[in-house]
Amino acid sequence: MTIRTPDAPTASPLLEWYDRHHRDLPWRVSPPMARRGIKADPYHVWLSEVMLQQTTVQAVKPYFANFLAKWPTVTDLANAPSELVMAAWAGLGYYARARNLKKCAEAVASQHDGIFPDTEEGLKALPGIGDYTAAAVAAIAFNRQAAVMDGNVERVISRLYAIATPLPAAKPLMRQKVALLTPADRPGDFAQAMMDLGATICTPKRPACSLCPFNGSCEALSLHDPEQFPVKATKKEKPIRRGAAFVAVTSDGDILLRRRVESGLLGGMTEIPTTAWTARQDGETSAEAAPFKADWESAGSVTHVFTHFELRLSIFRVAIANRLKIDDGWWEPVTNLEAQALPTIMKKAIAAAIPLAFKTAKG
DNA sequence: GATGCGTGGCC
DNA sequence: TGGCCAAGCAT
Repeated sequence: MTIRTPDAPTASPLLEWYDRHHRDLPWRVSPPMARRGIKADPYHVWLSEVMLQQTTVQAVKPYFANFLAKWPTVTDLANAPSELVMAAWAGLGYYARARNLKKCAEAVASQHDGIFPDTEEGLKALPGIGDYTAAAVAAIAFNRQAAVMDGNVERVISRLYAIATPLPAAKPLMRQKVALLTPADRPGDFAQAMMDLGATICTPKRPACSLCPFNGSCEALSLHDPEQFPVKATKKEKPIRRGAAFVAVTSDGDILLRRRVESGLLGGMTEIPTTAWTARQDGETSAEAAPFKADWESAGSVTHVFTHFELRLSIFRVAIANRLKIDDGWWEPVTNLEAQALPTIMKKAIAAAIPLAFKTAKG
């Protein structure tokens, strides 16, 4: 068996790989486009980066197109009603992103004349923009030599340097390595190349090292086990919470909806009335907690896995003749549910009680 | 530094 | 099939 000593990595082989193998993405100015003089639009870069936080490219594509069609500029987004923005974001998850997206657009429109700041520091001062997004927008939209580090880059760097310290403790060291590797020329392409490499070659399982532009300079490969990097801290067990949700429908085809409080889980989104979601399994999950007295019947249950707990929701249903006066909520035509800011768990719950409520109901 | 915060696809 | 993972941020 040959033991190779890796050479120190440099940006050049990666940029050459990117020129040949970059992905074409709706929000991306690829090297051929750049050669034709096309410049990245900071609004497009920012919007895509926020949508891509912890979210796959495939999931983002239709949302990105829909947002640009509805709101072509950051000022349009700033002037849009929040309810429409939340409804357009529904299904994409992590709804604090949508709330901060709106706040950020308003700040850019009112405090920066509709022009995004062109420095990491200026960008990071805006709502919903942290270390990663500030560096990504600065590098991709403004050609700043910023060290961009996301999950892909963490994986690539941890393997290049065989970093044995577990994440997240290893982040400062990794950031140093990225900063030293980031070129003054084409920093935006370098960042996008690192992410493309992580997404297509330096994958979590079964990386395609034979195709990698760094395969002469990767310490993890020289150790014959790239998959063991990055090392991660062990994660906690996911608890189970239970609750009940209530679908009330009138003979006119109206359903009772509510708006959730602005902060916390599914903050600001629309829901059907539910109990609190707790670890308990007793009366809290029964029809006793319904929004009004009626002959509630069971409509089965749905399970939904959130980031930090699993929810088992018992569904109850009732048909009533006329709308009741409800303090906290409103009656919405079932035919208009697609236009509501309903998170996926709520669509599942409604679909359990009204199977034809959504054309593409899941669960 | 640890925790809360969605969803869908993959093997 | 269920655990893992995806271009993280705020507190």
